[in-house]
Amino acid sequence: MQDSGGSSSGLPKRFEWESVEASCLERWNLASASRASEGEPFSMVVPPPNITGRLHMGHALNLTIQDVAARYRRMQGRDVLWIPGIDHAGIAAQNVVERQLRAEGVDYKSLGRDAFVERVWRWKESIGSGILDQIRRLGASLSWDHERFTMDPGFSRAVREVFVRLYEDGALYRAERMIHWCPRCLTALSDVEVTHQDRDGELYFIRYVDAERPEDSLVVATTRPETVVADLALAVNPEDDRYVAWVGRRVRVPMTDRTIPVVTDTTVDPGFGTGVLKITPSHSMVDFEIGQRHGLGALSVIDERGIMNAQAGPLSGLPLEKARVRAVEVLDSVESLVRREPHKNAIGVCYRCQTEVEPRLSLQWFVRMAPLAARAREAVAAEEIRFFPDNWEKTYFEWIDNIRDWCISRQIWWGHRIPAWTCQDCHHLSVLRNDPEVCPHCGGVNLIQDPDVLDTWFSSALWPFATMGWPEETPDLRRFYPTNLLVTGFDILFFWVARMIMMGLYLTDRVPFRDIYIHALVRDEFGQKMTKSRGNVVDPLELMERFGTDAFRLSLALLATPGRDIRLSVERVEAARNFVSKLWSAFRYISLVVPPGTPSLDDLASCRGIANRWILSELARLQTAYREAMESYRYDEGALLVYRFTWSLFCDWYLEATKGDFERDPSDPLRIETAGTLVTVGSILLDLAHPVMPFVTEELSRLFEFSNGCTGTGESPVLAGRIPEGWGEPFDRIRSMVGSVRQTRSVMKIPPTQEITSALVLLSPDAGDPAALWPFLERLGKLSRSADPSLKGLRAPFRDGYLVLGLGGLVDFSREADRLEKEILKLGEKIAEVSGRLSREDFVRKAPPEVVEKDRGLVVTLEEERKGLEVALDQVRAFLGETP
RNA sequence: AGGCGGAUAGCUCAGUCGGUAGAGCGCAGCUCUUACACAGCUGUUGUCGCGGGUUCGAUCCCCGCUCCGCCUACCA
Repeated sequence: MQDSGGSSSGLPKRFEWESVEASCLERWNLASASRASEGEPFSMVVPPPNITGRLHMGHALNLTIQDVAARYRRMQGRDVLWIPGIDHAGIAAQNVVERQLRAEGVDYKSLGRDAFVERVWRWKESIGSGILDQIRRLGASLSWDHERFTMDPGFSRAVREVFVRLYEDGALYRAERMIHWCPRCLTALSDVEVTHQDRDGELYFIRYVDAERPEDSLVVATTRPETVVADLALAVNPEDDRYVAWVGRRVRVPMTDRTIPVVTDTTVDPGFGTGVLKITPSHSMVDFEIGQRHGLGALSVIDERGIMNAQAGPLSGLPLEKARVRAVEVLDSVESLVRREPHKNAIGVCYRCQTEVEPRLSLQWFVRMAPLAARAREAVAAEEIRFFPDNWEKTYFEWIDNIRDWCISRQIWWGHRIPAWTCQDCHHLSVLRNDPEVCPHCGGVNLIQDPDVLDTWFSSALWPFATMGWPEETPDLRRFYPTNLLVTGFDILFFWVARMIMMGLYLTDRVPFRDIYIHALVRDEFGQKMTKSRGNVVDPLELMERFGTDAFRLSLALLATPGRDIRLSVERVEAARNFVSKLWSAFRYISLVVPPGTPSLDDLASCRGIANRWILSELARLQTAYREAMESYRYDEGALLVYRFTWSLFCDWYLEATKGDFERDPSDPLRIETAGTLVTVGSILLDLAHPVMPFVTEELSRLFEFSNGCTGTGESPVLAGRIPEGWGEPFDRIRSMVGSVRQTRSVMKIPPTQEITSALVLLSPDAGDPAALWPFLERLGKLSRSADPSLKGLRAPFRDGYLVLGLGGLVDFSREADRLEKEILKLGEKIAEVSGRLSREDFVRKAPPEVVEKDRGLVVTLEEERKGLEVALDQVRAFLGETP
């Protein structure tokens, strides 16, 4: 690069991200093993993806945000630990392997427990690090030497320790309770594992006749006629005058030969249906409670698979759906069905398989939540933990304040086995850290371990500290716990976030993390949730391959406005790709004009070039705004700032404005200064862009041998405070002059390439030195300086002067006249608005003086501007007169 | 039923600690000017959801309403 000609080819013409990404990834994997343990620690744990998973948009967004945080902190010199890992995903994984077996014609039950679990492990090994590899490709700079699995030996020990400790503290109990049961997964679920779906159903009105006087009857409205056979009472509200006479009487249950009492309960809503509620304690949460209050006992008619059992009379042997149809037929045939009407209601379904859940009475393990929740509430209330955005606090409190005990036992095989043994001899229940040989109570050898496993989320709740070696007092725990930041989606706020807080406080006496960044859901371009059944799932890997990973990450970062769902469209990724190209080509240009090894500016204060001063002052502003955005987790804003600076200021103005400098002699001081400025700005800019676009920025930094954060070879200087006030002004004036010329040029349809002879007239001494202005006007406005001081032509006005464009009579001036008229009208409206405000006595008296001052100044400026335009318009009209 | 979020240019969305309303995409015109056509220049469009209130001034704050999304909830 000896001269500005093309003797050197510079960078490749296009950013070849395929190969660049590959070599970066290789380097990073090597680098992660040797983390420097200096600097203030900064730690995060990744939300462990399910072992069953494949990288989806949610992961991509989640990891991009975390990686931006990690890289940003790393560049600040922090010692970053970001722990990767995978969740064993109990029910989900069990389902996958069950399906595989079924495809082979094998019922998993017939395999037996040990063989089945073995099979799941084998499957786990066969997937290998599938999803983690995909995470790597995203550029996520995790601490790979810290990878964990929720069922690895250390983690399993931690889980068992927690279980035992909770039990010993009385925070854990086993009891027979109503729980949500999935008849397909054949296991209990916790409250949060049940999601609600609105379904169109029917309300059936059923007649129950008086046991003594068959002519009297009550009508009950129900959505579940199949449970009539399990009715143990009818209930009315004690305040309900319509039914006072019925209380204490007995009615006959249709389809059976049983009679049941009519009772009162205040929870019955007189306004719903007929005001009479049928009570089936075994198959409804509410009814169970009412049943308890009235000592009704239990009658179960549905088995664990959702099939009506022998107690179900005419419905016996039917699955629930068919049982309902049958029940209606039977009721109708015995004239018990009064009528039916359409009815919408929300039914609970299993979050793993969408099967309707059944309330079911069974023996399960529960965590007593109230005490844990109290501390968890306090931690957030006292701002030991902060939500970003903070409105999630409300949702969090809402749940915490209405917490119910957590059912943690699952009737599946894949997961952490519950460490509880029952002695067959003395019936003593032992909960133990180590598998027992004999009963600790009686010494008997007939011990049977509880067959259940723990809710997957029970182990997930330990993630922030168990991954660091808890319950051991490890160096990692001492140095990195509590973690600084948790990044996750709102959909697992209760499943995961709240429980980590509770367990963290309970077990480590400290919050597990300080800040929680809650991000939104990624939807498709129409705002629909991406689901397999809709077929609108966009594969992140596909987008990465098509547009490059940097572009993909940038598009996510730009779209990640807090508190708002993201609509991802290919166009947005395309736009981001265009930006990456732009960035690349800008640096290609630099490589063509700046000799290799050019140092940064060593003394900013001695910088003289108008454009150089301007870009430095703009960069200083960018740095400040960027820092503010990044520190408040506004990564979207940080990315946008970089985007705008790069494209609209650096490329559109600065690079164009300084091209002339490189036509000067290589030893020219301005040329040298501009080269130094390019290096300074370029290097800092790459650092700012690096957290979001790690590949392209590192590649460019390496090619240019910058000592900056991208390559880990230096730190970017902070410009704020080092750039004198007003350094940007002269070039800003040039920008407005050029803008005016370009407008006129465009309206007159003069090709951008056609040079126009012009004269510069400055009306104010602050407007600048013509000799300094002309080189920029020539280049940016494609003007040539006229020697004729009385040059005639169109005026392109600006704040304190105008340019005379010597166009001759060759063009159509009426267009320019139209434009100017429009412009003048617009300005007039604005002036009227502001001066109208100023003429109101109220405003001048009550508004802050600086606001009034600003408006006064504004009117003056606007009027000056208008005057310039008016003169220009006169000029055009004169031309129009001359050239009819 | 309660809670949260949204309603701003044709589309997707920023934004304003209350004081001349922005970007990307699109559209129109002119340009292949050796960094970039994945580009440049210029232009284009807004009762800032509706109704009140506070204020000198509201798109922004407060109250109410309408629509859209989501979450929580034992209305059978």
